[in-house]
Amino acid sequence: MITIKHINYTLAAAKALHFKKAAEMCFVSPSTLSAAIADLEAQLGVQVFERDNKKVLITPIGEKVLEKARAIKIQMQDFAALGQSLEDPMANALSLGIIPTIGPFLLPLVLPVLKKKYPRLELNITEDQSHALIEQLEDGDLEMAILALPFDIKGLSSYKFWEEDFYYVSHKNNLSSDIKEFNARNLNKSRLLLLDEGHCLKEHALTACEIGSGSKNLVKVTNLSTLVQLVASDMGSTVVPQMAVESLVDSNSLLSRAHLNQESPHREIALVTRRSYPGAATIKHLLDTFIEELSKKFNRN
Amino acid sequence: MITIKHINYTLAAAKALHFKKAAEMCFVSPSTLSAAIADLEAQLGVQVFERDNKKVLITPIGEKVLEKARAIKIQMQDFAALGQSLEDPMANALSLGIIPTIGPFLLPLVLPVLKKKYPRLELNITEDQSHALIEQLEDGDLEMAILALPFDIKGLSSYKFWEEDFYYVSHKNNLSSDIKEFNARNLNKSRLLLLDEGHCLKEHALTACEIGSGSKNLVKVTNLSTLVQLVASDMGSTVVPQMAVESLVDSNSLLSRAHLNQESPHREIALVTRRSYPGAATIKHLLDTFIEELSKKFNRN
DNA sequence: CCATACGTTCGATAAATTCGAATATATGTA
DNA sequence: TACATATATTCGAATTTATCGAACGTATGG
Repeated sequence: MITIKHINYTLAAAKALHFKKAAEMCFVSPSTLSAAIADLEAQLGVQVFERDNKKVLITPIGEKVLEKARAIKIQMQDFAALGQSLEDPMANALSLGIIPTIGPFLLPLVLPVLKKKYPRLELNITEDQSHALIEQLEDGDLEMAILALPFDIKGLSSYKFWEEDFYYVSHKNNLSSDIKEFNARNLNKSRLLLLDEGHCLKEHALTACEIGSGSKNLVKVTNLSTLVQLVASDMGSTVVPQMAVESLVDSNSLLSRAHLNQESPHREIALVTRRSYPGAATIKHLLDTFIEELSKKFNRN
Repeated sequence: MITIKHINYTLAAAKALHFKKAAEMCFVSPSTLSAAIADLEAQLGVQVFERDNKKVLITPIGEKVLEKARAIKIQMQDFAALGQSLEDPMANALSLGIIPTIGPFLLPLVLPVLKKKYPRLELNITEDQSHALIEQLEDGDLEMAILALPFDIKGLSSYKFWEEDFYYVSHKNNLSSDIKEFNARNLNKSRLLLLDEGHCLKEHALTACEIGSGSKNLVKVTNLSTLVQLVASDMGSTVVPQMAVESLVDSNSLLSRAHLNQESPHREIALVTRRSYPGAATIKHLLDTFIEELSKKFNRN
């Protein structure tokens, strides 16, 4: 088998036209270099150097061999340097999944910042439900996903970076804007509108409202924005996470909302990866950015 | 120092996505392959594979590393072949791929001649579908392939050496032997039997018969000979290239055939190689032999 | 004809590679 | 939960390979 060593020794000899000096350049003995070149010539079946005890010449065929050998040496050097050029953890393609009840609120906040901070980061975003994203993570189709916990994330790693409360949202006729705090016990559970099956927000909302899981939905909606429109039409009330309040509720004068005053926050947002995912530095950069932008927006520290 | 061994083992692992199988492909133990890959990753400073005991995935950075590694492997293989091509181009091992709709008809014609003209040529023949052969060419597992065009041959070089028309073949009860010419418009498209998916002849036949691509097959057959047997059983009719007519159709008294009189030939046969393949002289010798034998057989000049 | 310089050969030594057994860990199953 | 299975990895021993220095052969120049 021809190795890089063969190529390096041969190129050194071609440069020096002197085996002894070439051997010194390669930090090996003349016999080692001589043997390697003889071996290469045997494997190629052609004579690269025409040599006797006094002179070293390159044969016409040898010129062609050396030409290709030089190309390979360059390629190998580039290859060895490739790692360093790829070293920057934020200068690569990165596939990121996100659930629909986070995406429309978190992405507008962080994408412009990420783009500015890491211009060579090539984000590839997939929006889907938690279970689908987890499956894609396990299959290697995604590298990361942003999910809301609690959720069964199998053997995956999670990095929680935010937590938030829920807000009760209703038509202004049903909920005075003076009411800032709202207790789950007071809501009309029969008219609670929730997302369709499969959206983890449905389960989280049910928990927040102290309702058992598995209750039937009044409507079949997959989009939080659509759900809020239904509330604005006074078809019922709903529960939205804090990050959605501003864009979905406060911008609509028909709606009122009140903080659901449970004792603990009711949704944790986490970056999820495979346990074996190697990009620890990438994870840290992303988490830092997420936390910074969310804190700015929601005035927390 | 990064060696060819590192590159070969890594590429095998990337192909198998399974270290144990990759190790078998390389004829080494899993521990050897694992250590070599770990060493390469250490030297590059990047992780090429994301792996645990159950799955092996290629990281985004790894894709870039592998891309370059593939290029180097090809260059090294071409380098190893360089010397031989510079001496006697027809006195060496040569791996040649060929598709199943050409092999059984072209090889009996040319192999005896090649063996006589170039006794030191050691042909290594692989029969597979076009896309598989192209992949093997790109991987350096093959040096040449004989394919039927048109076909997407990526960045490979092609040397067209023959072109031929198609013949419509049916049971003699359905097609008078007086009919020498046949127009695609007259054939019963619903009873047209074609090869299974993946065989380029299926697509070429559909084009010759002026039928859109993607139509469903009536049968699932991968062998042209089998297909013709079905036609002899009057299960339908089919289309065969000229070089297959004699051995498959004319030898069977149950069958009739007529020339499909389209304005242009419908299958071009070409020798395909990597662009960097150094054996120009070898290519010329082979092409000359192919053309000479085909011309003799089919009385053309 | 001798002295010098150089590439090559060869056997002993040093270095590396490779393997197999053991280990650790994730996955699937009873 | 415990167990069986599959797989990558670790580690020490055995083997293979590479390397060196000394001896050799040979051409050149004085």
